[in-house]
Amino acid sequence: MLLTRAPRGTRDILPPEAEKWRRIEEKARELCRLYRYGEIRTPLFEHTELFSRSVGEETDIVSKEMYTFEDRGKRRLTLRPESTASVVRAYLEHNLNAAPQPVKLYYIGPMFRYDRPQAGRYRQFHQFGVEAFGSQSPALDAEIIHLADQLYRQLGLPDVALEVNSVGCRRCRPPYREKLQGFFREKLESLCPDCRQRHGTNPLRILDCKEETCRSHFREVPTLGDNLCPECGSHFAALQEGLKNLNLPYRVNPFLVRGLDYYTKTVFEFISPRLGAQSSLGGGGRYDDLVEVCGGPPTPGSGFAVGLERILLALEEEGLSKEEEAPEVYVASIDAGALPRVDLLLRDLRAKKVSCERDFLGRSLKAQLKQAGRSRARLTVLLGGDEFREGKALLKDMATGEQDTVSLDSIIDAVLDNLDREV
RNA sequence: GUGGGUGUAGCUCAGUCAGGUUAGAGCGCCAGGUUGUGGCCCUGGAGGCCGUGGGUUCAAGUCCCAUCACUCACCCCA
Repeated sequence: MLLTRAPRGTRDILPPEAEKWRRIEEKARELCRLYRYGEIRTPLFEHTELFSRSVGEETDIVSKEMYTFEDRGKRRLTLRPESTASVVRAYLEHNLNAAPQPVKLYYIGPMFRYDRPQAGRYRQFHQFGVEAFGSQSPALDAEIIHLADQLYRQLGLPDVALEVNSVGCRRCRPPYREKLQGFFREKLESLCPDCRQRHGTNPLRILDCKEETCRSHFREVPTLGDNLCPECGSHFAALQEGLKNLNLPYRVNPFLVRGLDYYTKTVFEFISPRLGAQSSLGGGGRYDDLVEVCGGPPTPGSGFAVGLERILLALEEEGLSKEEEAPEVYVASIDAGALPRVDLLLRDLRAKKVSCERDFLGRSLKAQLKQAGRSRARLTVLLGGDEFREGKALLKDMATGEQDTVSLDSIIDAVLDNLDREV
């Protein structure tokens, strides 16, 4: 057991990096305020069955990636691998179906999946997501996509690409599924081992395969788009109208099939060219049957989630630097006699919302100045010596090196003045 | 779950192929370069069971085996 190492697939986020996280989270929150999504905070673990039922028994997430445990009361619990299921549960638990619809919610927080870690993939990772319940309108899907698009753009990732598709509903998908199985039945020999497996369990996934042998059939394969029922067809058409209306560039990817079972009609994904193998920055779609599956009244829903680690990764490729925030003022002592006054000055500066720092290691004046310079403080106040006995202090501008003598009575005002703050 | 790459100082890495005295560099950190002043420069210092365990050998950072971790990819996803 390595006590000095975080568990596999997890990591610490230290101050300079946490700064970048805050920026992303604040942007997400700001957008949610503008688009009128309210924050919801749900537990990090839920009853195991909530996920297996909603995400789908056959999915990779449920079949091999969940952190499941039994608590002391013999309950089967699972650390959430995604958040849509939890939000649906909360929507029902608190009777939000009685509130004016649609109910629009967002969340930010950690998720857990037992995967082999690799670039942009962790066992504890973080998602920002939104969910909207109670409307079937394709305009709502378009709004969600627009919100996501704005997040990327405003964070400085203009080259993300949007792909959309429709996976139909419980009326048109089963017949299509059979049609697809029929199409591949006589070609089983030429499919990769994985796809031969998929043919039985989840034939739609074959469309996701990257093997050339499998892809070679894709030119003639019947697509979802050609097999949607009239309702799903017009819904998909309306979504595309909505995206055009909002001037959102997109590409219809007839092979876009998402890994969670609950999606109906709209599915979409944002791809970044700068991400390596895990090129998906975020995605989502509509889930009109999910609330019912979880034991509620028939209620349509639509949502989106994005991985914060993925955004960070993409921004890093962008070459965005992370800089630790500098203090505004460093207070140095010329001799130990001034130390009590140093602490009072720090207290008073902080009361005026000025960030300031002092030495705690008994450093020499020279070393204190060195620290001040290294921390990139804008100003340094020096207390001690003859000036201190005369009720004065030295105020030094670290950029120019210029230094004034200021009376201790007016030192706060002088600092504020030099920082261009209101006195 | 499968495959490849990598583990030497806080960080980035030499040294491993041809085993052989006290294991190195740059950056970072700490101190000093005479009165009470940072950045540049100079000098000095601290800091390493060479990932861990076993084996081969007179001798292992170096060769062999195992194991753990990190990393990239597959699967899948965020």
